[in-house]
Amino acid sequence: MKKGELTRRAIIRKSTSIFNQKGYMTTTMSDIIQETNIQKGGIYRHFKDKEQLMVESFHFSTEIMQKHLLTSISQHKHAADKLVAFVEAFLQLSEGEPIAGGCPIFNAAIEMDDLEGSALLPSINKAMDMMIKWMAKIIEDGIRHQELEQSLQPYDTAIYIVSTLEGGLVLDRLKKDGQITKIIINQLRQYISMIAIERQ
Amino acid sequence: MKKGELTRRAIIRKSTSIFNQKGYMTTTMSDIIQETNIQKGGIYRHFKDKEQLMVESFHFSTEIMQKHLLTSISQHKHAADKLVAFVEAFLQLSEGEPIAGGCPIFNAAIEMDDLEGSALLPSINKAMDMMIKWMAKIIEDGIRHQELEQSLQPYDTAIYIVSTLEGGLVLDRLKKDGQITKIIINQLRQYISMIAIERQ
DNA sequence: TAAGAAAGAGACCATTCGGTACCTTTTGGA
DNA sequence: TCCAAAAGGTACCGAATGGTCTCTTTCTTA
Repeated sequence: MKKGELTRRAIIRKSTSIFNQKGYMTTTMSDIIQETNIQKGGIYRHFKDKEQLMVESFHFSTEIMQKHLLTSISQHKHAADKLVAFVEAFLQLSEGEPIAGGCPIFNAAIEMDDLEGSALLPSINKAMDMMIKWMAKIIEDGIRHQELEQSLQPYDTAIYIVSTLEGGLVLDRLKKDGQITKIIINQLRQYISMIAIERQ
Repeated sequence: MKKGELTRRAIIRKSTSIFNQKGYMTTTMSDIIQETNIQKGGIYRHFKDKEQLMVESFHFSTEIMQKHLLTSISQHKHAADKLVAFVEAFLQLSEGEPIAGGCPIFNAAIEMDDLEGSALLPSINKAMDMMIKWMAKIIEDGIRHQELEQSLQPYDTAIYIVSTLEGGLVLDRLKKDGQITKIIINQLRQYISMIAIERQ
């Protein structure tokens, strides 16, 4: 592989880490320079502008996310267990694994106000949609297999759970005691057990 | 009243509106100038810096909020009804009443990343805490009066509901279709009816 | 190994931001 | 009514940002 391509990937990898911890808009090109040890000329040779770097970094981080989520979910059969696994994957994420700074989709979503007009916004939207649809699919299958309450609306319920997780992230960042996430996960477990059909 | 004091209040009132719609960090002093039709010198005579203006504006907006919330809640007796009223007040808020841009506490909370080190951060924290405690109080009273499930943990449940509302706001901003808030409110109504003790 | 191409360094630039200095205008009380 | 104080306008400043330009260094391949 050519040297340039290696450098390019290194920039993306390191940028992804900073972006996800510090935020896309808050992170400056100087931050990237410091972290990568590559000067401006070197970076701008590989990326048209900061926006392109943001988009490619976000894409890179969502790929890591998806693998992480899929692995967690696929280890369970029952829909309620899948949902709990989904939810708990975020607790794990907030502890820095497999990507420092927590769920990149949630992190990016919080920034949407600052990203008006940015090419990153559609990417965030798409990633969030994908996550909601995954969850809706789990719920839908669960209803069909008599594992979840028949009256549930899959899409609405998915939105509800994702909203709770996202809001929990906001509160967790605001209050720094690190208790919020645990409370949210615990409450969501209770909620999920409420919408699950009793098993024998 | 002196002219200066009138001007000062007008600046706060108009700034509050912009801040709450556009965000505290995103809003520039130029925006304030344009909205108020008062030049820089005029504004900086009344406020030490942008931060002071942000803090006073936020305080102003939370006062409006509190009145709005108290009015909504106090119209009901049963804890479950109070909770629903609480939740629905945000739907109304997101439609621009009584303050354009939706719940100022939730809006400000989303910005916390950009406000590192700002004097606004403690204010937001305090306001959010107050809101959570209000809700926890409602739940606590509801439990005592046999209106809500005895197994509920008031503080955790309050965090859970507030998180869901906050997360719903994020998703609503991300997807602009305006459906999210309605879905969230609807789902929360169902949740609240699940934790309420049946009435005859 | 030599020469052209690729990659990178670093000085520089335009813009925008919050904020200040200083001057002019308006206000309001004796 | 007068005049000092309050209020407001405007040009300017320094810092930080994303981005460009040009020169040098390092690959890479014929």
